[in-house]
Amino acid sequence: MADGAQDRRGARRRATIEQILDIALTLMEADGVAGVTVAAIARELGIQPPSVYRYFSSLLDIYDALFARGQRENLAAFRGAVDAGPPGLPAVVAGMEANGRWAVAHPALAQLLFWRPVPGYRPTPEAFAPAEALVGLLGRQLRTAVETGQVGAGADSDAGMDLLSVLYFGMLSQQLANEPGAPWESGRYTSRFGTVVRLFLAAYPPARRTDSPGPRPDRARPPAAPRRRPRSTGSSSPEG
Amino acid sequence: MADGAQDRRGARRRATIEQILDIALTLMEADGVAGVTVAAIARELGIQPPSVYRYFSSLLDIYDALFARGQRENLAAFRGAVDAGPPGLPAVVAGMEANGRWAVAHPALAQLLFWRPVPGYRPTPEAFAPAEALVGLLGRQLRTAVETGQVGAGADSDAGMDLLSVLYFGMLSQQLANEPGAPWESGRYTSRFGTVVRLFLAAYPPARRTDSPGPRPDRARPPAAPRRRPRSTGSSSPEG
DNA sequence: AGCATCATCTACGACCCTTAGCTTATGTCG
DNA sequence: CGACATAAGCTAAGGGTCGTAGATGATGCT
Repeated sequence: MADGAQDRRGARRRATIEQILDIALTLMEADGVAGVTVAAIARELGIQPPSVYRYFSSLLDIYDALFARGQRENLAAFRGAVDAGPPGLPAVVAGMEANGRWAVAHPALAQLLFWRPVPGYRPTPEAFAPAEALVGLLGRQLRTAVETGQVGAGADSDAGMDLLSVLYFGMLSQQLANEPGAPWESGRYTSRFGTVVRLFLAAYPPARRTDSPGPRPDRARPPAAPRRRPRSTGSSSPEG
Repeated sequence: MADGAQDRRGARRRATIEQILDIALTLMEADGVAGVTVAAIARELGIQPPSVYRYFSSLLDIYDALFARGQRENLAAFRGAVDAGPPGLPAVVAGMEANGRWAVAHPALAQLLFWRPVPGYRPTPEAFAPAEALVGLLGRQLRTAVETGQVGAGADSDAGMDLLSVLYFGMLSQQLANEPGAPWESGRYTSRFGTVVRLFLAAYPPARRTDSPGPRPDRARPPAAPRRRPRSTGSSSPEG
């Protein structure tokens, strides 16, 4: 079996698969997460719809491949940020921020990962695996943060991680639902990432001050804004 | 024009419309938010699909009617709880809890209200109106809470309400995504509603202690859980 | 009784997903 | 070089969907 030929074949095939996923992603960004169709992919690719089935066994399979790709990218962003700096609390914060930046930069894919927008689709365990690896990583860093006194005891418990996820996904969900497309820095919700971190520290205050870097665990008190003019506090706004 | 007859006609028509919405809601709970089809409604109703269009001009119109109904119910629950007790912070807390209880009891409708799961659907301003009324109500109660010293200054600002929405919708989103169907009391996330409230108070601590009822604004410190066994901290789990 | 309106139907067009089966291109091996 | 296996494309077709058009029967008013 000449590997060169096999490789050429396989490479061509893999390229087409990636191309299909790229097109599907574009459609998702344009027409909504559940707006991908086999027919539209085929049109964009210049082939007939049944030919798509040479590469994926169903439309849900395409969604699963996108899900897997998103989880991998997400994990890579998280891991990269965690490994880049000091372990413990700074790693947790850096990882979450990297994650959030990736999510707002890929809003459609993020919705596929975090919500359940596609009727009938359920991620396969393989596609879901990176998410569990990420949780494991986060847990280890949180544990380190607790052990070094950067965060109070219990922050690495199930309850602590649940609270962190509530804070983090709350911020992200509100951002994606009410201001999709806004960048991380200027997002109405993501721009208050620091407050979210401080709130977590307020729930699990470190017993003693440590001189390691990272956000100052002082009282979270955002500056009082100019008052009034309430806007949508939930629900997807009609003009979104 | 005899009103009695008109009424009988109109009543019959309204009954059919409600019936259609009830069926659509059932389908949504069963097949997912985006799983409603005109054909399925017609089947359930014992008529042919085109007949449905005598009552709604499109499938998205049906979604909009469901959205409006959900917003109305949501607002009614909130208002009822707010009006039942003392104003200010207790009203805010009671309103949010009533809201959350309604949401977990109607998970599919809640997803329609809070996320964007239906491709192509955007709520009309009329359907969205109750949400704005709710925000207005919430803002007034928060203002009262600030003025009476139950919460620190700035809690009724845009920033404060954004923070409150992050906490609240974060809790709700995680609950709906990871444990749909669980009741409010025993939900993995909703059961920590008290922590969420305490966190908000930690972000805007009252200058002085007041003797009005409501949750104690002491340090949020959930009991350290038995360690390990991390589970999905985000993303919709494959077995949901 | 006559008539307007409403509710329902059938037929149809334009999409969609997916399967079956055929044809053509590509790369391998005698 | 020629025969062959596999990959990748095609057409045809079945069973869905939403939504429109136009005809038919039922309801209730005058």
